[in-house]
Amino acid sequence: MLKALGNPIRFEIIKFLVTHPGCITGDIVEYLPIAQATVSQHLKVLKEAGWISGIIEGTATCYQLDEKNITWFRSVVTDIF
Amino acid sequence: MLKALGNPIRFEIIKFLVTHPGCITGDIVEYLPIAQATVSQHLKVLKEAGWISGIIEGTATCYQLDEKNITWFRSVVTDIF
DNA sequence: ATTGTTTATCGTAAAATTACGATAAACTGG
DNA sequence: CCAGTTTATCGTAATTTTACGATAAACAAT
Repeated sequence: MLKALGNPIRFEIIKFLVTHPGCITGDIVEYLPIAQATVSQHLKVLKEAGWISGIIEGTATCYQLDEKNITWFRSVVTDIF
Repeated sequence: MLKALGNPIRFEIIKFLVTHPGCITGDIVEYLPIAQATVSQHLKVLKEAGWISGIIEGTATCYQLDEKNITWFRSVVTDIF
């Protein structure tokens, strides 16, 4: 999870999802200054790392934070430091 | 700080410094399975990111966590998530 | 002064990451 | 069925990161 969050673009995506829960890929593409293919790639990394989960709705995909994993992450971080 | 912590070796170094505050470069080199030059490079990254500070004592360098920055980091992380 | 110890830096090769366009896949509406 | 929409994946180029050996720098001890 730390490695995934280490990329500035992915950190931006996570912050965006905090304020825009349940938004679709297109919203994130519109928000960021990079190509759609790259955003999709970053979303894949975040999903595989456990930061987010995506629910397919028609042709779109709704993304939201994986609260369970994030709670675990926070507890580990505050435990170490 | 997140980017610096995203590397597994550097994360190990930080965890090692939590349990071994004030240890010298050689201790970390001995602990990790990588070359001295690489450890030194990682320590430089962690220092520039604000995770640690190094105090030169003779030929050795004593490293310890930068508590001030880490406190700030923790507050930002718990603030976002 | 010389030798040994400890660490940082330099140069560089290998590996990983990041980005893009093109394209495919899956669904929707007419 | 066909055109349009949305997203994921593929192939690939460019960049960044990581790792190493060699070497330099700074100090300590004899």
